[in-house]
Amino acid sequence: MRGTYEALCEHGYTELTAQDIADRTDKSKSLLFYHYDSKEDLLADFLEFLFERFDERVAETRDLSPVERLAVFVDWFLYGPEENDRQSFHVAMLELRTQAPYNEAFREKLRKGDDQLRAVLEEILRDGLAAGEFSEHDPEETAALLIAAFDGARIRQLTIGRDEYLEQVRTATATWVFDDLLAEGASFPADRDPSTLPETDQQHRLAADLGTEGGNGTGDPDDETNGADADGGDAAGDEPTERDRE
Amino acid sequence: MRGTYEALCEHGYTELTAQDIADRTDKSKSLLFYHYDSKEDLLADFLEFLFERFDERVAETRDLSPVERLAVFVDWFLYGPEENDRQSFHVAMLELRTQAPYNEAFREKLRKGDDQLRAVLEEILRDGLAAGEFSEHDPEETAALLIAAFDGARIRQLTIGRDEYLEQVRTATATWVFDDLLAEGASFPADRDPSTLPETDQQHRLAADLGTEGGNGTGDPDDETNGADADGGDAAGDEPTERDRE
DNA sequence: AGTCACTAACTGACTAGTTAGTCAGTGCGG
DNA sequence: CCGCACTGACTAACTAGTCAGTTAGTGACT
Repeated sequence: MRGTYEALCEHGYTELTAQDIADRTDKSKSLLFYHYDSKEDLLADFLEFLFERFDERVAETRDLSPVERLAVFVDWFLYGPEENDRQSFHVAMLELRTQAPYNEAFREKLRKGDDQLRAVLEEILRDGLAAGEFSEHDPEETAALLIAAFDGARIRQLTIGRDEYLEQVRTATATWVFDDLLAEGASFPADRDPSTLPETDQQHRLAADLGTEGGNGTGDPDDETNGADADGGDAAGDEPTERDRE
Repeated sequence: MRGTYEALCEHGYTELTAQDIADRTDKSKSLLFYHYDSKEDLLADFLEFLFERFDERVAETRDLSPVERLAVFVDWFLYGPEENDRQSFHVAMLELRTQAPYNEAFREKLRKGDDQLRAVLEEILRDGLAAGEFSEHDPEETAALLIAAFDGARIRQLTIGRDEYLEQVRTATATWVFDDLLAEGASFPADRDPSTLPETDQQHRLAADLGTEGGNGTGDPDDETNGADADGGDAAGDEPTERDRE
């Protein structure tokens, strides 16, 4: 799994060979086919693995207010282009997503991820409504809009290299959606500054930056270099904390 | 070019072989490599070809009011899932787009397409501002938001097969953006009904449905079965009217 | 303790299938 | 007879998946 993650980052999805994955492991390529019927099978299981971690990850922000959680959500989606590991992983995930129309297993997993992602955002919106923090609206449609807009911005940034999409869409949603959503003239917290994020999330971010390396030359052999966010835009996940199976 | 288009629709991008393209032609595969240095070269030229047609296509709506043009734009982007040929083509284009991070030529063409697309939408918005039809806003940011949202909705619909994204995002943008944008309480025209579209566009739509067939068994050999929209979400284009080169 | 039987994890070497790109040569219009 | 469009047959490279066989762990029986 960790090997799969690293191999994806390095080679992307279409250029990914079974050998590449095996190379990132101390095991052989044959073993992969001993455990899985095909390469696609393995990748489908990788998706499963990714999304399993999603919910616990979200739970960490449980104690925040709806507005704050919304801000974290936005920030998590629209992270800056400077996070290189995440970027190459997301490009690979994007490649994988585009294979979903041809692959029922992928489609099913991604649908599951989509459910999770939408559930999270809708819950934030509903909580906000209930708490009177947000003005009246349809959470389902609003969630769809936000996810589509953020996903679209990310995709265009990654594919054509137009970084400005991220900030423009961030600002535009703040103007058109959040300013109206927040009833009492409150403007939306521009959470870019990591220091406003809850501590657990900061740790995750930090870890995310190290993620791919999986233990640099210098470090304590014990440190948990995990947590690189793994989201195809259909939902997210972390990647291996300890060496999970093979 | 037409062969490339049809082959893309049928096989998608990753499964597309040079032979597939040649098969859609009365020429041989070798000829492709006589004209182009590589398959990617050919595809890059295909993108160029696509985007060349974009501007003329847009020009057809020149005489409409900004509000109407905006409605046409939305409709054009968020066409329904029943248009099968367009769908498979867009899936292929999406696959192609995800290769852009690895391919400078693709990236450059797609950037050009992005420029065109944004220019069109920004012009609509600016015209609307000037005509007093739209309330004050930043056309650049708004354009970015709309394109990202529509593109994202389309992508999620295509990849995970969730058709509802299209309508939800359509409704949500109407609620959050268009209702505010249209100063005088006017609600946004729900243009789903093709009969409200200008005639030229209708013709195009119709043609689009035939697009892939390229002359069914019955038809006049002379009829122009062209016009299937070709947009990777980075901009759009038609596809061959007459057999263009090779 | 020894050894036999059984199984699951694991491997290196191999194959079969695929495909981008090449090349030597053909036909033809001017 | 030149040069251009064009072709069929070929190859070189790559890779998913297979397979025959090795190793290591576990338990059971004597």
